[in-house]
Amino acid sequence: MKIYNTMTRQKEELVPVHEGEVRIYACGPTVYNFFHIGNARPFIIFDTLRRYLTHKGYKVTFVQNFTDIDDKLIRRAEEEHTTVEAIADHYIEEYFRDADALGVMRADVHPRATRHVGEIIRIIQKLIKNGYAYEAGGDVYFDTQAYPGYGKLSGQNLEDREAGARIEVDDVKRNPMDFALWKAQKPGEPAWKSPWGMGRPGWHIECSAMSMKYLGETFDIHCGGVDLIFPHHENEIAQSEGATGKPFAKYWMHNGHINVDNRKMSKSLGNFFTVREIAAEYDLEAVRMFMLSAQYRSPINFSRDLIEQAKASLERLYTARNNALFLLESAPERAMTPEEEAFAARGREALARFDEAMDDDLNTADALGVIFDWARDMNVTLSAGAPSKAAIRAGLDALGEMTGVLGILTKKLDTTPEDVRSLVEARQAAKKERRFADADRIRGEVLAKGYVIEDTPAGPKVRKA
RNA sequence: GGCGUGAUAGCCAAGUGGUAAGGCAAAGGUCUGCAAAACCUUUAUUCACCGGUUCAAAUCCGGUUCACGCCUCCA
Repeated sequence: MKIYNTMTRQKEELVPVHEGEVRIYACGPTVYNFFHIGNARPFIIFDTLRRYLTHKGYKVTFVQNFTDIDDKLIRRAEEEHTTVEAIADHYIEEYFRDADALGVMRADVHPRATRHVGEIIRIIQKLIKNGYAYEAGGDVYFDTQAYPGYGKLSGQNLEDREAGARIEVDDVKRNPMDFALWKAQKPGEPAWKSPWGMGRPGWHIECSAMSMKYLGETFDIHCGGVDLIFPHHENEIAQSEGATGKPFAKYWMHNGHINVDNRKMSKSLGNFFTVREIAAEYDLEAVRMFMLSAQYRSPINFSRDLIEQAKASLERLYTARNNALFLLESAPERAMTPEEEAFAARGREALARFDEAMDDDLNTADALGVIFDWARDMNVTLSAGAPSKAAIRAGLDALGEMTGVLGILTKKLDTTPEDVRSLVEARQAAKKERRFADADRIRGEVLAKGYVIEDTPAGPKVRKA
């Protein structure tokens, strides 16, 4: 498949470091609060990437970290008169609740920064030894002047940026662009022992340490939001390659932002919606559908109206699946007719078209188009005559294969309760005797219980309202 | 100031040289005792604007306008 690599600014064929295997590192959340819809985009997108690569037959190792020590966590712990550890534990739990509801699979490893201080210190020591870092009063900084490759990901060079950029003046740093690898302890802050005294790791270094620990010094894909390109990912490259002398990640993938009224959704602007509050109004599967409706690199606007649209389109897919499932119950067990064979063949073609779309830098919008086309084909073909179980299964299998990769259409069919079922039977009897007023009354009763009756050639079909 | 995106119907959105996928919404129709769902039809001679290249451009080139992101914690 082809992937747009931020490093080269073009689509490149994915050639893994180890054949048949893809190792991915995704920058995870800082766990000091609930995460918002904007944060959810990379979780959903890169989860989809992982599912697709698995579908393609790769052995995928997916690592996503938790940043469980930083200024925001420290402040939060102070406010709540508790420990940083307790805040982190709590929001990691909350992360999983939301991520699960969004259909985001658990990573193979979810490393926490505070559990990797030893690895972090070792990298910093290497950097000092290699002449890329220096200590200053208990802090350790990366020397951006000393590292020749600095700026290769973001395309920024140190000279150009100084004109308009707001850069903190800091006496201890040799250069304003230098960034902290290790921060000396301030009173009351959590700290770890290090060769430079008590302190804590800087933000960027944790990702270098954890990615290389679980994926090797050179791995395949590193991903995150576009806002991480500079400085976070630029710094990760400098740290990792400065320490090992080897190339770090081969491909850099960055998702576009979620906007609200054309402005980036962010905590600092205050225009964000947490996933938790949206979950109170909508099934989060609709949010996932919304995210998949556009190519991951383009910015998308968020609004309730758009979630409604996504929900309605998802509904269409569910209807197609559920209708097929309903037909399957009473379908004859026999060999496929030539027409059905042709249908099954079209299913395989759909699968191929789906892969083609996904192969093109994860074009989920295009891939969804293939799925909708297939849903229509299923609706048309399976409602004509009496399809065999084999044909219906062929339809459902193709649909399930594609939607499974996207992580949608995951809800099981509801079973109809006994009391509703007997009402449906009573209505059938009334209909047979042409007592339509009675039939409509019973249908009303069933609706009051939260179920909708749909008459089909194969009999009455009941679904949740 | 530097670096980088984008502009496709009422809404969302694919489409990087060959004559505009798909979804939502809307309207009409078929089916139905009535519904629902489904299906069929209709809804962009046109892709921000102006030039250019080409037999051929939404797609390539130049310019203009507008919008957005990064350069500061940030997915």
